Amino acid sequence: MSEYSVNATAASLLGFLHEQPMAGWDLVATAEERIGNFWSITRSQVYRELASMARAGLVEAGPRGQRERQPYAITDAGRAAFEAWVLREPDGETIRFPLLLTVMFGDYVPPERLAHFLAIHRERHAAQLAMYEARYAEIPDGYRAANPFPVATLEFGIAYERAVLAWFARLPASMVVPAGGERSDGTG
Amino acid sequence: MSEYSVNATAASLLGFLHEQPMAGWDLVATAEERIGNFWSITRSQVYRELASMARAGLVEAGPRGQRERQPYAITDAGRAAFEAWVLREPDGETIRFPLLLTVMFGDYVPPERLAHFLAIHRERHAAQLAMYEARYAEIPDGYRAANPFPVATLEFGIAYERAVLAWFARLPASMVVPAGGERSDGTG
DNA sequence: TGGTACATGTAACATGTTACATGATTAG
DNA sequence: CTAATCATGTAACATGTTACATGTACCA
Repeated sequence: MSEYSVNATAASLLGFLHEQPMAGWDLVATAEERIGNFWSITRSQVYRELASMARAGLVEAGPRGQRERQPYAITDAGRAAFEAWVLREPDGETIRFPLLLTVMFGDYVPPERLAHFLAIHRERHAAQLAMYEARYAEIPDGYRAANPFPVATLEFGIAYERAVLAWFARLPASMVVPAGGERSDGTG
Repeated sequence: MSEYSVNATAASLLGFLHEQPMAGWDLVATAEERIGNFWSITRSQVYRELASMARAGLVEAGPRGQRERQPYAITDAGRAAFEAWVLREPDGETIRFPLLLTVMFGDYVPPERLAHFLAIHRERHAAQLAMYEARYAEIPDGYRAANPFPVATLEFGIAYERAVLAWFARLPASMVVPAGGERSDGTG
């Protein structure tokens, strides 16, 4: 009995389908909400993985609902494939940080422009952190003890964003406020 | 004059080729050393991008050297393509953190096993941090002022790894030392 | 002569992104 | 009736990974 080996994206969909049958649309929303922070997926991918997993017998399409809605339910084979995946030692993470490439090649970027990029991204990370912290603050009493896992991933997001912001804050002034540059927004 | 639009990986190669002509092999090593921390590339990709950029006229192959060594030099078109890339606003980063998926689906993982995974990864991050810090400690006086950019990217690595380790440290005890679990290495 | 590090490349595959095309249902 | 939201899907392309195949040069 050779097991169909799923990738992390497909496995995550199977993970969510443990809870209830869902259509691609819901899975996209669920994934975005629950793992979007450290695992991105696109709509196209979801539909493709679902079709592929259906062919492999890991999920089963149910009857169409409202608006062509196509629900999928996990099968026993799907549960087995998910288990095989979740018990494997996870790979190391991949980070691809284009801003850091730009910084590394900073010699080729006009100072005000680099400062502009840094300002934009710092702002974005500040917003992201605020979002996480708001979510964190809304965790009800008792939820935490019963659901340590999602809480831990949220805490990772917070730790990460704080580290990024601290990094921005410690950048040499020459990088964020170019000499003689009244403007650091790169415009003009 | 339509510019050939390069991706970040190809652009990085062009960035390194500004300094001197290099062969694929050197570029792999250079990239690993200078941007490997936040941007991974594989050998295959490098050779493919080089071939593709050569076709597009962004780089030019020189005469073969020792051991079939094939050096490439950047062209004016290459410099233009690089500049166009480096002046564009960088995309947001992508993080794909398989361990966090495993944590999120922790309900499906035996506690000792999850603790084992966490221990392995914590160890790995500790080693990575030690490596960065060693590199950081070896930065000579005066280097920093003249080369703020690579220093900043190294500082990012340090900030990131510290945040990850702090996150590990704050994980609930139940996750890293499962109840009744003398062993947290997942063996046995 | 045998192992290691150097060096290039292809083929096949897996994964991820963007653009496009279509249609249903609901709210105003 | 019309705009927004819900919902699915394909096609084309871009990017990234793994496995394979080949050969050079040095050193012990």
